[in-house]
Amino acid sequence: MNMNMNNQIDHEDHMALLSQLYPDVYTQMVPQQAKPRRRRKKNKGGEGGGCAALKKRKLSAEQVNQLEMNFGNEHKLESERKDRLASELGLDPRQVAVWFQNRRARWKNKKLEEEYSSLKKMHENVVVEKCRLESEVLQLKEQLMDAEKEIQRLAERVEGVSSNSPSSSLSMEAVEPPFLGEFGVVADGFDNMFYAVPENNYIHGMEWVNLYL
Amino acid sequence: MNMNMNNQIDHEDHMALLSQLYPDVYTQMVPQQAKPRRRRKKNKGGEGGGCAALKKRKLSAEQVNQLEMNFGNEHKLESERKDRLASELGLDPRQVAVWFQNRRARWKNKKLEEEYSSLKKMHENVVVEKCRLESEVLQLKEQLMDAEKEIQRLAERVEGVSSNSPSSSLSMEAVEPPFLGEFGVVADGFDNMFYAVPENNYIHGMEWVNLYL
DNA sequence: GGAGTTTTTGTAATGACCTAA
DNA sequence: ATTAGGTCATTACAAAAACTC
Repeated sequence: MNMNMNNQIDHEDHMALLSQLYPDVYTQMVPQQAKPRRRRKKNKGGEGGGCAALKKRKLSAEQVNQLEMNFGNEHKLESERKDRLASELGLDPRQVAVWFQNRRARWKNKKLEEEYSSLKKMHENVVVEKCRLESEVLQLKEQLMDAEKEIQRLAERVEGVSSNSPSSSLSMEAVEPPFLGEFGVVADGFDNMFYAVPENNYIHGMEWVNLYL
Repeated sequence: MNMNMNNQIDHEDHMALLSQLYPDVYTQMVPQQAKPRRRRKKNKGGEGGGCAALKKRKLSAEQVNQLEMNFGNEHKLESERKDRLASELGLDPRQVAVWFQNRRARWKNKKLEEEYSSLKKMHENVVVEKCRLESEVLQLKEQLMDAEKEIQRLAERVEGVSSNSPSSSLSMEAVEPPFLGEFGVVADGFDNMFYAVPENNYIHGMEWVNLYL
């Protein structure tokens, strides 16, 4: 985008200079007429049909500006506008049409690139988030582990003193299976290339807590 | 993509023969030529002055095949190969060079597109992972909460029975407070490319456990 | 360190094909 | 059915950037 602008400017400068030195080499000259093109007919040899055509490289900066302006308003080009522009800029309507076609193509490419880099940024951010969450999970699990140990310790103490508690060891069963289960599936979805991190199985949770409640 | 194939085939059909010989001369011989351009020395043909140069539109299918073949082997084109190819295919070395230039450009675009969609897939996967982790964190926090409650309960019991334990209520301090705060910032900053994950600071863990040990 | 190349980037133009009025 | 206008893919050129010797 910036490049674009720079180029534009560069061109202008450049052309300004060059046109002084070599007048009318770069700005279109070519009396655009000799184009007896019958819009896609069997024009095979048509090439040979006269056609010592033109080459006229490069439109002038002014012409490009006008075109760019119009393109900004609307990427499509109705015949109306096309003809108007053509006569305003002293170009063949055909050229205007071509310019718009090419401009649309360029625009498409640029857009793709923009979307790419934006997606990349997003992705990077999400990856960072993911890492953060992973370590958070690890941390929480540790804490949970410690808590379990502590509970066990306390439970033993209580047991020893109050002499009751029918069950204190059968706590590790399935806790919240329906939950992650679904997500796990989604994650596997399509041969999830990267980041197909399993690292679960810890779905047992802490229902043992319920035993005490 | 598919269109591509079709076009290729079509081309083979009718372009095979007449690809070379028409004297396409629509490269201007525009009035002004004066091209005191440095660096354009090998103006073979008559490009510089007269310009009855023939530029053939469309290469034959065979020519394209050969070129494509060579491109597959190596995207770069040394003069060596260029000249060889040119004479093999009956083309101007210049054309071969141009063809390679354009081919490289096309290849680059295609590659960009591929990378885009691949990145997109990756991103989707990571997002799913992130969701999973988020719910896991939620779950773990809940469990932790429950565990703490349970510990508190047991602690009280032990306290009541064994008549000791000076502190039993100051266990609910920050479980993971410093954590999210900092990361929120990180997530927004896009500079911190990959993995600027601190993922520490949580070393405080569950020191409260020690109170009971 | 600059002349001479080659590669990349940006434009212009053409042909084939598709679609809708 | 014709045809104007659009998209795609190509061919080609020129200027700038990037190498090379």
